[in-house]
Amino acid sequence: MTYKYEIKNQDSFKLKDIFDCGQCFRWNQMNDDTYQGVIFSYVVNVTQHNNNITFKGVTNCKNEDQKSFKTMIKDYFDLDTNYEEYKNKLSQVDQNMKDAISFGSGIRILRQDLFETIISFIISANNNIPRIKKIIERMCEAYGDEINYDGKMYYTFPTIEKLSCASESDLRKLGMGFRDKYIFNTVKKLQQIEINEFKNKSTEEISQLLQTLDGIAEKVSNFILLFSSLHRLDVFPIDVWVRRLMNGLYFHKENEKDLKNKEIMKVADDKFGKLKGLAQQYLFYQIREQ
DNA sequence: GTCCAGGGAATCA
DNA sequence: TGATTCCATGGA
Repeated sequence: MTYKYEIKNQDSFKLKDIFDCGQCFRWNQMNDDTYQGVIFSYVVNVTQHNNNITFKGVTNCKNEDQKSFKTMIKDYFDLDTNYEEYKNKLSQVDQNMKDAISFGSGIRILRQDLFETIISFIISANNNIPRIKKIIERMCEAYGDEINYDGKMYYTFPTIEKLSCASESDLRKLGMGFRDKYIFNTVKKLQQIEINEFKNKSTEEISQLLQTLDGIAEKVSNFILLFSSLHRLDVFPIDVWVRRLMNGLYFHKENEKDLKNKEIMKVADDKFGKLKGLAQQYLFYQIREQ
């Protein structure tokens, strides 16, 4: 099925910025103006020509229709949100932020599946993005459902039930390394928790709940809060890159180890306020690409 | 061979 | 509470 969407300002939707800014792991560039990925039970192909964006989807699910596809796409890509307002507000903070926004002007924070985000960012621990993507693809191939798109096989992200069939050793074989038991223990625990009820809770409450799961501490919990359907734009995940760039921009400490997360968090909150998660993403994307 | 990656848990002071 | 150390893996 196909959904065509006309964006008001084409500068607030750019495929490369959205998919290569580090928030997601299952989208890949096909050619200059096409990206392809798997979300929920769909293989989705996205192309953009100026203001016109076309989403093509194929699913293995029977009772899916055009309307539910459209609803899913609008939600996933956060299409009802005006990012120009966000960018205008953040641009007033300082020249650093203005430059970062100018560089990654087409970024949108996706509302990704909560379970997928939890598992993906546990795998991200002390890892690099290309390798994280490979591990996730192998996991999907082993435990997801097949979807045939243009004669090629794609795989959905595993359900909790499917992934619970994997032993620690099975997970180790996918290349997860020491993270195998984190995934194993967390999947087992998630079978007993209703994570869909998280969305009604406060950010602080969800953060505490997430951190009871194996492999999740403050950093990963913030990634999940920001990049999943929980969509909390006011958290500020501090990874090695963000720490590095925040020191370079605002602290200039000779030894980066002397910089405490609390100090970074305070500056981020003072400067970027409720949009600090989005601000973090503009900054991260800029430093990674340059 | 060494260093590093969108860190967390265990251990020890 | 705060600092160290270990944890697999693969690419540079």
